[in-house]
Amino acid sequence: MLSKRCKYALKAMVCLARVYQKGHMTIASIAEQENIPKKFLEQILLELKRVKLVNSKKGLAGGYYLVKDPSEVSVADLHRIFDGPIALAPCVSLNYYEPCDDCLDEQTCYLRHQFIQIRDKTRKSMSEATLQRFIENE
Amino acid sequence: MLSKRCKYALKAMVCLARVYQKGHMTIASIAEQENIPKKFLEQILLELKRVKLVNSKKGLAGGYYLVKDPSEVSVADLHRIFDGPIALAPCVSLNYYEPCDDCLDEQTCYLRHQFIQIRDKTRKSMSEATLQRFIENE
DNA sequence: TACAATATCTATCGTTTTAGTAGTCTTTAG
DNA sequence: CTAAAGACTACTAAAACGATAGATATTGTA
Repeated sequence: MLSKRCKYALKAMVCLARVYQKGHMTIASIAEQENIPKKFLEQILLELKRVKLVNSKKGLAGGYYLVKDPSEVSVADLHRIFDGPIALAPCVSLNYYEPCDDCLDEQTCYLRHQFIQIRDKTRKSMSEATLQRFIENE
Repeated sequence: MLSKRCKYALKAMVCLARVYQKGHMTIASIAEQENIPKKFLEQILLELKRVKLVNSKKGLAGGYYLVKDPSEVSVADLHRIFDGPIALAPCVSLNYYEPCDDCLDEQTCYLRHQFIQIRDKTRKSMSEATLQRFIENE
């Protein structure tokens, strides 16, 4: 399951994708439209700004807007930012590799092979779910 | 990511799968072999017994053993037991359906379609990772 | 029959994560 | 100058996670 943070981030990103290169949206308008607590959304958008997926303009008539093309941002990206590795275990993660503390020898670990297969398929399906796709399906 | 509970459960199940219809294993021997805290594993095996994936024999020469064939238990099953829904949101879960609290109208939810596609692919890859497969890859 | 090895049950606990809320400060268009 | 916007810092309640502790029940074997 996605955390609420991640789901809210996705919804906000889809909102911004709809006005990509056409305009911007305020935190308040996204929050209201998507039924997200405003102050919580504020934090989420700040994080998205930190990782350079969005940018913002302060002051009157300010707001947030997408930096990348909607076809270049996917659920996989947001999952990694807010919910961490897509893989089932740290030792098979490409982006967040870490040895497992209970695993004595990684090379002979009998979980590895299946975990890698699941990871590859999950990565693929999450990467295919781009913001663009979400908009197309409306 | 899988929780430790779930990963430990999987390891224990694979251990039991190796001796399926040949014998049983004690909590202590699984814990030692797989580097799992014994008392924690104890709870996990009790849960697996509750859902009828394993059974046990008390007393001297007792232990745990698989109830189902190793080809009939998969990562998907264990994920559902210990880590909940495989789907990215409760509203697209087949086994744990619940409406999302931030979703105003499920029928017109623009996340649904992509989420269902991801769910189906993830379910498939996790269901294919049966205990049997883990053993074959050794 | 006693005992040792096993599983079972119930409770507790420290830490981290989650999902927020509150309040203040900064920037900027009009 | 001011109202409307984002930025920043701090805090908090509740739940989940990853265990640990201790007492009880069962059973094969000597």
